[in-house]
Amino acid sequence: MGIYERKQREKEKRKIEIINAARKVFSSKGFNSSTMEEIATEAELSPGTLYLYFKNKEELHTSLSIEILKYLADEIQKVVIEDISVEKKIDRFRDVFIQVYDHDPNILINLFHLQSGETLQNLSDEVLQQIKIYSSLAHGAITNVIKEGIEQGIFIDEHPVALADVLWASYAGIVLWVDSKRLLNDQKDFVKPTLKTAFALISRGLQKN
Amino acid sequence: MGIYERKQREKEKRKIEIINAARKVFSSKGFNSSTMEEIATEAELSPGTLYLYFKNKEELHTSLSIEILKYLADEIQKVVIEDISVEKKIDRFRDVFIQVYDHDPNILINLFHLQSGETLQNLSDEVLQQIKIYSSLAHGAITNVIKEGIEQGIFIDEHPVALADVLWASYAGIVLWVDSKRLLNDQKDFVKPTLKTAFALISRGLQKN
Amino acid sequence: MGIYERKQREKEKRKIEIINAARKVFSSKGFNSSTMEEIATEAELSPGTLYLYFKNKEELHTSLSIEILKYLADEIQKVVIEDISVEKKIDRFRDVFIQVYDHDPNILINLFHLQSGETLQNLSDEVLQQIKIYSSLAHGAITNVIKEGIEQGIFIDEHPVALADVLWASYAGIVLWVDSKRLLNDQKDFVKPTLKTAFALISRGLQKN
Amino acid sequence: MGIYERKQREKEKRKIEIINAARKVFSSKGFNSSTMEEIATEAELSPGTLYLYFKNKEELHTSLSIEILKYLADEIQKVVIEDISVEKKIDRFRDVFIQVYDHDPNILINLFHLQSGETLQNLSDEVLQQIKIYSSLAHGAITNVIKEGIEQGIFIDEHPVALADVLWASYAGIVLWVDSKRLLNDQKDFVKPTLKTAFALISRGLQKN
DNA sequence: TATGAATGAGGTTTCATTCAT
DNA sequence: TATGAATGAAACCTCATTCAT
Repeated sequence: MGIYERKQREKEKRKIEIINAARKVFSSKGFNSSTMEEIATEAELSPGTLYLYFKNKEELHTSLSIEILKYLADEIQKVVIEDISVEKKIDRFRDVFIQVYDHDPNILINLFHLQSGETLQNLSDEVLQQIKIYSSLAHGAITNVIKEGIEQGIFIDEHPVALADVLWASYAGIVLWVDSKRLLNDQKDFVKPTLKTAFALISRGLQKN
Repeated sequence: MGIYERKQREKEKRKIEIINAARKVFSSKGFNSSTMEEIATEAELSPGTLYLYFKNKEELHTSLSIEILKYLADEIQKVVIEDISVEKKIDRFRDVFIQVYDHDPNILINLFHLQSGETLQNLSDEVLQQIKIYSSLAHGAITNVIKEGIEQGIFIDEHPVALADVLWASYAGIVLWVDSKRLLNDQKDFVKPTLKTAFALISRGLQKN
Repeated sequence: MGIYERKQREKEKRKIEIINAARKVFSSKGFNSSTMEEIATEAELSPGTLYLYFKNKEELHTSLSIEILKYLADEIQKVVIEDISVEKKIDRFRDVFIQVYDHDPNILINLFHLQSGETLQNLSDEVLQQIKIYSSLAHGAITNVIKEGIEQGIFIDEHPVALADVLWASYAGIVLWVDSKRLLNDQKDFVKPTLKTAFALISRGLQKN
Repeated sequence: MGIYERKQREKEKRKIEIINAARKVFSSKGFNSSTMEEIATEAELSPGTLYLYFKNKEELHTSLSIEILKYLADEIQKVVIEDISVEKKIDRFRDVFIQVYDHDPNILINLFHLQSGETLQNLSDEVLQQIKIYSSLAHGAITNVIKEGIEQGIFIDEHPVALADVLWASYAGIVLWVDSKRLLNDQKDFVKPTLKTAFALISRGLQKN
């Protein structure tokens, strides 16, 4: 391994340390109430250093989401190539969704927040590009499985992209909405059972007769 | 009409003017990028005046959401008492959802934003209470219809609250997510068709065999 | 009594109502933290009305002090013409001081605050004039008693104005300082005993051997 | 000198620069009429920088007072250990008081202002603590000298704390009140002669026969 | 590469005061 | 005389970002 490569690797490592610090802070306070100084302190670095690795606060925040989006896309794609029936693949999507939620609920909530509106407009092209890519990968994989089911005459013959949207949006909606229901009513976390119900419902709806 | 009544009416009118100005500004820039000064200018008032009608920026923003949430709850409750089958009622929910979306997409997006996370924590108790009330009304009405369907042996025998959550969350998710898809890909607005697909799917899933 | 006189009297009455309201508010919150609106509410009037009776907040505040200063000056002058020895008169001054403190400690504190620095510079000439007049009356009366004592060979032969200043300033200092000592240490109110000690001391100091 | 030490020293120096700038501004305009921007300009810094060294305006203002209070306490304590009679020590207190007044009349006025009422309530605990400490030191030293005098049978047998209060309060009262007399009557500054008179008086009063 | 002191624009909010009714 | 809605200046303070070291 050459010097250049070692340096690259170190840089990557440092970047991840920052992301981890940022995750903690953003998770507990939300985007606007978190300060770069807090993140720097958490990462045991100085504020200035953060800017060597991320263009600005927005982009640092976004890279959290990209990270999990990437992970989500990867896991979903693995499902596609599994050698199981399409019905089972839908079940596997549900499992992946739940597993990702378990892995870091806050960042997932972040992700869907991010993907909805206000924030999206201030991102750099590079970041936007990445979001597009991983989003498309995840979404495309789901679409393909649905297509497969339609072709096999198992799923109803609707526009597969729309069906994939429904799946994805329900996931997002449940994560966001059931989370807020918890906050509003001091209930415990019903995200996972609700996700299961949703998939049971949608899966039934997808299948002919 | 007495003087007192006239004054009350004027006051209410002024409040609505402010809300309308705020709607415009918040819709185009989001919460954080909008300033009270812009809103005041839009309403042809001075900044200080806004604070005669709303305690702070947060509360002004929130009242937009409450307004539409109230409307949504009202419309949904009307559906419940209609003299039609439960399947048709589900269809009518879809129509209400679409109609509300048509009425003001941005504020609806605001509403679901609001209901998810960060913001929720800084609201005054009074406002929070209102959100709870209208949220419960809307959600409760949906739950009741689903219960009805279960009792009639038409719908699958799952926990009706969870089923209502799925309906509601899918709505929220589609509104938020499909909106962002539009932003990401410069597509046109697919919210309505996606909502239709979602309801077709969920409705099928709800029904036995 | 003519119409004009009746009106004048009504006006005066209203003014006193406002002053009383202001006293309450200023006493409990201090000058800067009190708002004209609070005072208006307390007086069961509207903010605008206050300005019919007082040019501005400053002047309203000041008239509280003038009121007590006037009262103080009156009481002190009464002592001067009493038919008692100069030593007894000094004792009587002490009694008046204590009595005024008892009557309204907060406003007295206000008075001495007012008389010291910052505020003094923003007052209208008319108000300033009144303060000067009553201040001079009170101070002059004390000076005269001291002069009397000197002439009678009872008091030490120092500059009587300076001696009166000492008396007056000790009063002010004790009221201000012992009040703060109470705040700092959560003690109870030692103003009155300290005033007694001070007068015992000063009185002894004033008298020849 | 290591880097760390140099930095600390620079930081301390900067803090003093700010305090000096603040002294100028506060002295000429009083607390409320002075703005952080003016102070920043005076210190040739930006407003934000002030907040790196002082939590807020209040605390900046207070540190002026603490500085002089500390100095005052130090000087007074030096007197206590001098090898002179208690009568002479009282005279020395007078000298210290006059010298401190000479050193910076405005800040001394500030100090006594601060110590009286309204302001005291908004200070941070740390700052309050410091005021308490230095206040107690100064006051305690005076009390001890008086105790000494009482024990030696030289001073009258009154409660020594009360006597110390009288001394201290007279100082405060004279500084505040004679200052305002100057403002009211455009006279020249009589604080020092009045202090001398006061001490002559009080000293005589303190001593037996 | 890392630091962290300094920046300074910018936003929210308050409230004394005015003025049309 | 009384009202009270509206004003709008003004001030504090924050914090993302920069840059000399």
